[in-house]
Amino acid sequence: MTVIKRKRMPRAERERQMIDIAEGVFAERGYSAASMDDIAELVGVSKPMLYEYFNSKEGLLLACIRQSRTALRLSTEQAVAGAPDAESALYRGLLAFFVFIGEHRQGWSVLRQELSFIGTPAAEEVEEIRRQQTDLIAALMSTYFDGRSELQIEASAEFVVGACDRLAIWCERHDEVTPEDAARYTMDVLWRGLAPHDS
Amino acid sequence: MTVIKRKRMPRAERERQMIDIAEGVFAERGYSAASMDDIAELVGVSKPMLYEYFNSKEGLLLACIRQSRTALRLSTEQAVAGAPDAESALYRGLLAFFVFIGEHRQGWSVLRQELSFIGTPAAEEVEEIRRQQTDLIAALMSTYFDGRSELQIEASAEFVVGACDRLAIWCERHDEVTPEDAARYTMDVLWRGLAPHDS
DNA sequence: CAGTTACCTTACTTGAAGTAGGTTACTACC
DNA sequence: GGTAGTAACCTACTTCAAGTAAGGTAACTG
Repeated sequence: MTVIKRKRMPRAERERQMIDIAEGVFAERGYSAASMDDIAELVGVSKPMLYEYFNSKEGLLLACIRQSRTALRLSTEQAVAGAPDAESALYRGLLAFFVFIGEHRQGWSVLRQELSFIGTPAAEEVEEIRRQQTDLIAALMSTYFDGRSELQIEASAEFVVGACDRLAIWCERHDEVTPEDAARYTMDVLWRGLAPHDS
Repeated sequence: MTVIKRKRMPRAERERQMIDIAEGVFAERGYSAASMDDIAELVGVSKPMLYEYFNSKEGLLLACIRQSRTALRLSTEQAVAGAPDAESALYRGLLAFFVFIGEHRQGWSVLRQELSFIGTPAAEEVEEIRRQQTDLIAALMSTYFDGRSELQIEASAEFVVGACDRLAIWCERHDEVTPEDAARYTMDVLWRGLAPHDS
């Protein structure tokens, strides 16, 4: 039999294998709870190999993230290419994004927000903050807007919270933007989409 | 002189002091790079005291987060209370949020997204993903929309990315929502705010 | 089939989280 | 004012995971 049973593998192949397994372990246990010994054992190789190829635990994580990053970029760029107008470009891009995260749940969860805290009390606590803000907004909306479904209101609230979160970080890079600017600015972008449409 | 030079402090006071210092250390060095020994030394107390009061490193982080959380809730609830209509309620809430993060930069950075990875290559990498998406959207917008400023476009792009990020997590809790639903849904909320307003 | 390279290992060091058990200063009551 | 009790505090340890030094072995190459 010519069963190629070699334990020794070429570097590139071993690297791919390591990244795949690491991605799974990071996603499942969270970054800090995942140990290099465990990953090494799952790969079927000893720990120094991981360090040989990725230098550090974070280097390994980095490789996992880069893989997802590249895949996401390819998906969305392709989707958007050749769209006839702004609206359809936006739609295609959004669709590609949501399709991607649907197909790469594991990989995505490695890099979605909490990172090292998935499943830990601290992560729950941070999430609780967003939930509190979301609830507040949802309550406001169901007070003021009658004709909308629960789901619609809920999603809109998530939407606002996410957008604000992000814009907050953006503001840190733009010192010239005051809180008033930020609030007014958010309104400009947001309101026409959220306001009653029959006016 | 009646300089009360007591090193011993009542528990409540010491706890507050510990939280304040821990918040600073976590924000500056990042969660995982911060050591309990260092925090203890800065407080002027030995490590077991931290464990006596907060049980674990994460417990201490939790206390920091809870403090910010409560402050944020109070601010926004107060701001929104008694608003005459939806638009002004939204505006007041947004303003309160942005004012808050302006005033609590340190505390906010403890809980804003990366958490344990602030300043590390992995955090940069994750941020790079968002930047890549933001750039893509901004490029689209400056192609299709003529009359808007760079800043306006940039902020709108950040906005979209943040909203999508958040909505993606929301989708994980709602299995009945397909990618198509998500994309269409995002469009519904978003488009009227982003579309040319003179139509 | 000998030499070289590249894959791989065992066995260590280092550093930080968390703990066991003892000590000191404030307080309340005689 | 002394003394018992307790709340605040400490030193010195264990444990566990990241990262490393130094060397072994399979596979290719002339």
